[in-house]
Amino acid sequence: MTRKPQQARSRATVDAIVEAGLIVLAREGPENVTTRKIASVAGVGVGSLYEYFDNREAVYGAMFGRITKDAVARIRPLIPALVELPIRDGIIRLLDAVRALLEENDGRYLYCLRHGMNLTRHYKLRPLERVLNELMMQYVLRHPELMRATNLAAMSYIFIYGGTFTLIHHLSDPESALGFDELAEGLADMVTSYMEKSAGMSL
Amino acid sequence: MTRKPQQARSRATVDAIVEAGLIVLAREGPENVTTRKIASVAGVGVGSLYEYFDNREAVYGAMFGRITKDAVARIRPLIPALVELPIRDGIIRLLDAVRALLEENDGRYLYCLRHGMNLTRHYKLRPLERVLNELMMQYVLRHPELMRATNLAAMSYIFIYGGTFTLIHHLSDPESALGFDELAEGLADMVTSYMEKSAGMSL
DNA sequence: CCTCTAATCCGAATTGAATCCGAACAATGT
DNA sequence: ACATTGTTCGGATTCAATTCGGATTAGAGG
Repeated sequence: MTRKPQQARSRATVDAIVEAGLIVLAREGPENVTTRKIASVAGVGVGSLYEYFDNREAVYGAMFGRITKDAVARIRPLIPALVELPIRDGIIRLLDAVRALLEENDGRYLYCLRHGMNLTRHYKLRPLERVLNELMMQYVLRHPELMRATNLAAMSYIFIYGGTFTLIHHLSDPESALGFDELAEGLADMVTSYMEKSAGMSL
Repeated sequence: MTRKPQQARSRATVDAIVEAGLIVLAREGPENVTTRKIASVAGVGVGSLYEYFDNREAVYGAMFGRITKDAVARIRPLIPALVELPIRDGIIRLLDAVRALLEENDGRYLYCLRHGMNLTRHYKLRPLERVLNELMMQYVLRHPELMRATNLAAMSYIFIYGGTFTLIHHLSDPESALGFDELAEGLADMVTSYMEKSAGMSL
């Protein structure tokens, strides 16, 4: 960002630009996203866009930042309920919630992730990583018998990144022979069996 | 591809262009990849490039097609040895092989995947999906007690996509607190515990 | 209410890359 | 040797990202 917004007006402009970016990307497809279109949908001039973003890439970055921010906002309130559930049910509940978010607005977020996210921007997933780690910590706090599970760090890494991409990929893949529920149950079962085994089948 | 190469000469040209694309992307970074540079490194004129590719995106597609083709070529010969190993060791061996491929040539493939792959191009992973499925099939053929594992389809889907992205992400993430070996063992343990559980601990 | 200043907004002009085109060139068959 | 078909080339064109300098607006101080 070339300039940091200081007044309410400009903060609204920045928001409108990010929102417009998501709309244009979802509506016109990745090859047809131009800064002019984004600015026009946002109801501002091109120049204004460049007041707040170094370049088009920066707008993309902000767009994905917005998506993960929304995802975190959606997940965090679920934590108290999730920690009360058996692992398997908790994971399925979580996956359903994320799926719902991705499919809102005609799948706008899913489409944007599918077409605009590349591995360069993965660091944008850090907030998601944090909230999922928080969930996991709360969970083992509530279920101390799981403490014995070794390798919690690797597990959470795998679940967060593997899970996220598997989910996005699957939801974007119309030809997949696998139903969403099967996938969700598969993920849940895999984690569950690992946890139960590490914890000595005490669950 | 605007035109399909028919003679050996033109097939060489196409190959040179794809190769040049990988080189330029790895050497100059994604924002500095131009069709002119690719053509120049390939030793052909820009126009020639457009004889065989509709546009720059198509060259990218071919580049990633090449990467997965190489990966498949690397994995397939390992299958006979892998099916003789315990699951855990087989997976770790497999992950090590893929890692080695990704890190060859100063990490050219890894860099290209990190910066150029987006979820739109995921269908390029189909050949990889196939060879990994083949491995899994051979494995259960060799170890019939695993037949009882339910949900093999979901498992393989999760392992293939989740595993692939987790691997690429992790290798590209210099700040990760997790070592590669821990990650590989985590993946292996997760799959192993799932399989053993489904098979009734008979392994 | 009226200035004054900094913040914000704008869009025509610039720049540079992707793509197209038609002429030149090579290979192959007759 | 000629014709035909496939291949290569680089200049001309198009189109979008970015810049720039001036116009507009918000909001503090008088």
